[in-house]
Amino acid sequence: MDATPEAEARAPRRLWQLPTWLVNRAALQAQRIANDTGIRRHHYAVLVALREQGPASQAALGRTLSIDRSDMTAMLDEFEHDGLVARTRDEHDRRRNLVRLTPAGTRALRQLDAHVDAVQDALLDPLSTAERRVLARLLTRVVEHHGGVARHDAPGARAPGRRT
Amino acid sequence: MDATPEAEARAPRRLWQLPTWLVNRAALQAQRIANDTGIRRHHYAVLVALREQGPASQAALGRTLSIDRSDMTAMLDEFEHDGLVARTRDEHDRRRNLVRLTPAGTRALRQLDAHVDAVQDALLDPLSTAERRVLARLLTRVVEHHGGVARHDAPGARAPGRRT
DNA sequence: CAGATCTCAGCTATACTGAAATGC
DNA sequence: CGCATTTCAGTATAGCTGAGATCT
Repeated sequence: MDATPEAEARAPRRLWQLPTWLVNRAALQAQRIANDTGIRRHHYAVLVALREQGPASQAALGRTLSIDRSDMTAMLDEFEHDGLVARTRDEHDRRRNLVRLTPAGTRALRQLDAHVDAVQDALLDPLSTAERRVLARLLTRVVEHHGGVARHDAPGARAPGRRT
Repeated sequence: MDATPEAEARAPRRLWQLPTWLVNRAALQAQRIANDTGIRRHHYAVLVALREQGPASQAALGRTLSIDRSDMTAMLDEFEHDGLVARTRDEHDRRRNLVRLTPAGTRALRQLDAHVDAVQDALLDPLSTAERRVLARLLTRVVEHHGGVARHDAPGARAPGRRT
């Protein structure tokens, strides 16, 4: 009769069959785990890119990481304020800011690395090593397939984005 | 004038090795595809839950779908305004709103179903049928493993206390 | 001039918190 | 009373747009 208190605790079957729903849930859970350790995805991504690829302009960073130019400006303001990166005018092209890691940024990144590795482990806890590889491979193929979907910068790209 | 305009178009290797990054990218791409067809994840989920599980209170819907009580209120306001659901006071427990699909809501949902199926296909385009099954199975295990992580409502339900 | 870069103001969606009003 | 439900106000991250100033 009246709903038992926990009777509806499970999401509808239809949703569990939808890859888009599963992948969204998983991403949410990943983000929750990461947030609990104080990690912000964008922040980590920018620091990693600077370490691996060296100094870069803000626009290049944005293209590399699919981060909007606007968000990039705000994020680097923070980083600069905290002394993790330095922005200098690129003398070869004075429109650009050359962004580079400071020693403090490098140290902060090294600490984040360990946390990030721990988050991976927490997320994939129920999977074996082999299963993790399979999952990574499949996700990589999906992501690469849609990799060109850069809406942020590319001129001419327009979205419907309708409201009702 | 730097030799290769697209030289840095690829994200750092470290990020491609992180399941959390892959799953986030994939979720983003899924959402972009869905948004381009005018689908909102929460909206679809609520309608599906009402169809599969019948009328429910807002709180029950929220628990079922991991949607916050606050967002639920706003969403149902819209739905009610558009005539897709009806809210009536539950006479057995007058704190509750009984939410149910209207015929118009049922019709709208049927149309969404087709779009949602198309989105799944678009997202998983690069994968074979067998690979899609494997991906779904692995993601399901991950999501179920962290399933208890309902932060939103549950009074005592703290889940595997991940907090700091 | 066209086009790229950076910055700023502002928008939407999503996730989440605190608290008040009402009812059990 | 404690507790649940709904609603409202507000916060934070993320993704995104438009426009202006500056520079190639």
